Amino acid sequence: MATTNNIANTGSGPIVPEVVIQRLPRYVRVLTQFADSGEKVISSEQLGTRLQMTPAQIRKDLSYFGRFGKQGRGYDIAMLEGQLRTILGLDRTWNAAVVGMGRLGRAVVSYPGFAPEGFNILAAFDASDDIVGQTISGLQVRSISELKTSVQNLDIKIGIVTVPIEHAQEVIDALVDAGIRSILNYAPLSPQVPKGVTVRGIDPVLSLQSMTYYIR
Amino acid sequence: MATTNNIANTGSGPIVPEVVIQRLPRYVRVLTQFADSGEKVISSEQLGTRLQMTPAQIRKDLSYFGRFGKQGRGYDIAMLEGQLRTILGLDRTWNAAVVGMGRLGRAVVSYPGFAPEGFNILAAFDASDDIVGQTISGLQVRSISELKTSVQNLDIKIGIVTVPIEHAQEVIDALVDAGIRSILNYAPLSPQVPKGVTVRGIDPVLSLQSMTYYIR
DNA sequence: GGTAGTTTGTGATACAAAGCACACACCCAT
DNA sequence: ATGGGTGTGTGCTTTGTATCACAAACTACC
Repeated sequence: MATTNNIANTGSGPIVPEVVIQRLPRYVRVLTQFADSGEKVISSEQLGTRLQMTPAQIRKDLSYFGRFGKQGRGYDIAMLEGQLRTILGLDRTWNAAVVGMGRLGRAVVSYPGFAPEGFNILAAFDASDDIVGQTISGLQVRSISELKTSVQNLDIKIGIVTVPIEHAQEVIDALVDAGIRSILNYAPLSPQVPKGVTVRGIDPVLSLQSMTYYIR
Repeated sequence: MATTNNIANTGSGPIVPEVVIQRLPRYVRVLTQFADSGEKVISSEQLGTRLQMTPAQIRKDLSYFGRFGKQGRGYDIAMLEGQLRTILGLDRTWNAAVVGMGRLGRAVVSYPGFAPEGFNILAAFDASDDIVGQTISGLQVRSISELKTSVQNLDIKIGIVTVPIEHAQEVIDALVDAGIRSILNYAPLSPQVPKGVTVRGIDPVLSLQSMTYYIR
C-alpha cells in the first residue's frame, strides 16, 4: 500500500506530479532544522546533500511553484519554508479523527508528534460498546454511528483508520461518506476509494517485506 | 523519507526496479487473502481490480522473475504466493532488534503484527540506564554498548529505530557498523547510509503533510 | 478433435521523471 | 562601478516506468 492516491489537483496552476508533492514536506523539515541552527540562506546543493538527492531535482521541484531563490546566493530559509508551508496547506491547523480505539488507536491518539505540526486529533471512534464512552488521552470515545455528524460539527478534515483489517474498508467508506477526503490508513489493505480521496498507508510489515529481498 | 534505498540487487538475474520489489508484498498479501477464501486460481485482471492497478503492470512485474501463469487460465494462487515469498525471502523468519525503548519502541515491540509474518523481535536496546535491565514485552532491555555483539550472537538482520531524532543518525551508524543492512526507521529524518544498506521510513506526519496539499 | 473464448507474456510504444549544462542574475570585494 | 565567483531557473537529453496490443498457449464445450 504505502501510498495510494487518486489525485485531485487542487487549485489552479500547472499540474504538479504527486512525487513532487510528496517530497515537499521533506524540504520543509530540513529547512526547519537549518533555521533552528541559525542559518539564513541555503543552496540546493546543501539541501541535496542532506536529503541524498541531486540539487537539480530540488530546483526543478521548486520551480513548479515559483522562483524562490536568488542567483549566486541560494534560498532564504525562512522565506522558502514559509512558501512551502503555504503551498502544502501547513500554514493552518487541521482537525483529525481516529477510528478504532484498540491498541493501535490508543498509541496514535497519544502520539505527541501530531499536534506540534498542526494536526489535532479532536475525536475518537470505536464500534464496541465496551469502549464507547471511555476517555482515552483526554478524548471521549464516540460511537461510529455518530461519525458523520461529528465530522461535520468538529470540522474534521482527516480520518485516521486504526481498525482491524476486516472492518477497514467499511470504516473508510463511512469516512468518505462523511465527507472526508484525506485518510491515513494503518490497516494492512489497499482500500478502494473514489477519485478525489487521498489515502496514505502506514504499513511497517510491507516495508519489512520488501527489504528482505535485498538481504536474502 | 518514506522510502529511501540504496539499491543492492542481490543474486543474479536481471536488475529489477525497486518499485517492482515494493509492489510484490502487496501481491503476496492479496494472494493470501484469496487463498483463504478458498480460491485456487486468479487472473491478473482480478488482482488488478483488488489492487487498483492495471493487469498489464502486474504481468510485467511478475515477468521479471519467471513465467508463473497459464494462458487462458491465470495463476495458481498457492504456487504464485509461494514463488513470490521465495523471491522476497519470506520463506524463512528474520530476526530483528529494536533500538529506543521509549513510548514508540514499546509500542513496536508489543505490536502483534510482526511475528505472524516471520519477523521476530529478539532484542531491545536503549541508551538510558534507567531503562536498561527492565523487561518489556518479555524482552530484557540491553545497553546500546552491547549492540554489535548481540546482533552477531542473535543473528539479527533487521534494525528498527525508535529513538528520538537527535540520536537517530548515530544509532543508524551503529547498526550499520554492527553489520545490519536493513533498517526500519521511525525517526523523522532522512538518514545517511552507505550503499548496500536499505532504509525504509515510517513517518505518519510526512504522510499527513503531503495529503493536505490536496484538500487545502 | 476442432473451435470459440480466455488470459498470459512481452516486444513496441508512449509517458513521466530525473539529470545535465549553461545563460543569466545576483553578490561582494575592490 | 566593475568584474570574478557562485548558484539559480530551465530547455533539452537521458533514463526509467507504465501501458498497449497481439501472438501464443491454454480451457471448455460441443
